[in-house]
Amino acid sequence: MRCAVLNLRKASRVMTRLYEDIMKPSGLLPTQFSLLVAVRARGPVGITRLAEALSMDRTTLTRNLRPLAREGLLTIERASGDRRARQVSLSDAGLARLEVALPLWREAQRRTAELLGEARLDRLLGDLRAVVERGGERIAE
Amino acid sequence: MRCAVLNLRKASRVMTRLYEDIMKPSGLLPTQFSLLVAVRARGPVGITRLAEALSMDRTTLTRNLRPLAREGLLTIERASGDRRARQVSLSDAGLARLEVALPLWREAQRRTAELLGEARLDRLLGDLRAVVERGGERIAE
DNA sequence: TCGAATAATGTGCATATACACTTTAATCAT
DNA sequence: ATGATTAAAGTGTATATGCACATTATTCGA
Repeated sequence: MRCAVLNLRKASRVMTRLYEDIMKPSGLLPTQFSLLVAVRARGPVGITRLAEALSMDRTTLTRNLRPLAREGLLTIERASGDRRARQVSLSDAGLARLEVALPLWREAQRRTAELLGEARLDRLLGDLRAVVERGGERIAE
Repeated sequence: MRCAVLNLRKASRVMTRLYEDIMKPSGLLPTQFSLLVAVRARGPVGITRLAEALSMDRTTLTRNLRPLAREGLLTIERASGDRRARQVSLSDAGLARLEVALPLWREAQRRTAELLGEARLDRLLGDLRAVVERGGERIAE
C-alpha cells in the first residue's frame, strides 16, 4: 500500500533486524549503539536535549538509558547547577564497548550500501532527514 | 549521523506520531490500521502468511492482533482443514471501523505529501520498498 | 518575597518488536 | 504404520515507544 507510515515502519523492522544480526557480537542493539554514539558526540548532556536530538520522546529515552546504565556503559548524574537536571555521560566501559561495536556497525553500513547501492542509499538518507526535519516540528509545540 | 538504521527509526518515530495525531479520533493506532487493511485485502489468512506480508515477526503479529480481537474488530478462528492453523478475518465491526479511519488516514497522507512534496514522497516510498524487498529476504532463510 | 508559571525529570499504563523455547499437528521416509 | 521431520502457532522475557500524570526545582511577576 502507498502508505508512508506503513512503509517506514516495515523498512525500519527489516533494517533493524539486519543491523541486529551483524552487531550482535557487540552486545549492543542498534538503538543502544545509536544512543552511545549520540552521548559520546555531545559529552555530558541533559535528557531532554538528548531526546530532541534523537527525535525520541523524553520518557522513552529515560527507559532506553536504563539497560546501558545498568551495564555501566554510561552514567546519569545529578547536575551541579540545576538540581532537577541530570547529565548523561559515556563511561570508559561505554567507550570501550563502542570501539568493539564500530567495526560491526561499519560492516552493517557496507552491507546496506551493497543492498541498495550508494546512490540510492544517499538519496534515502536525505529523504529520511527531510521527514525528521519537516515532520518533527510538532515536538516543539 | 549517516546511519541507515538510526535514520529509518527516527523517521519512523516522527511519521508514526504524525499519523497517530491525525488518526486518533478513529481509535486506531497506525499499526492497527495497517493490520486491519492487510486483513481486509487478504480475506481469511493465516498468521504466518500475514506476518510475512507485513515483514513482521510472527510472534509480534500474534500480540498485535490481541487488542483488535479484544475489541471485536477481527476474529481469529481455528482453520477447518489444518488444526494447527488459525485464520484471521475482518469482522463487520472491523470494516465499520476502517470506514471511520479511512478519511483520517487520507488526511494524514495528504499532510505527508504536503510536507515532502509528491515527487519526493513517491521516491521515498520506492526506496523503502527496495529496503524491504532486498533486506527482507533473511526472513525466508 | 512569595505565589504562579515554567522547566526537568520520573512513573503507570498500553502497545510494538522479536528471539528462544515450547506445544501441537501434519507430512514424510522407511 | 510409525518414528522423524517439518510446520503453525503460542509463551516468557527483554527492549522500544509514547501519552497522561506526578514530582521537584527554578524562575518570574506583582
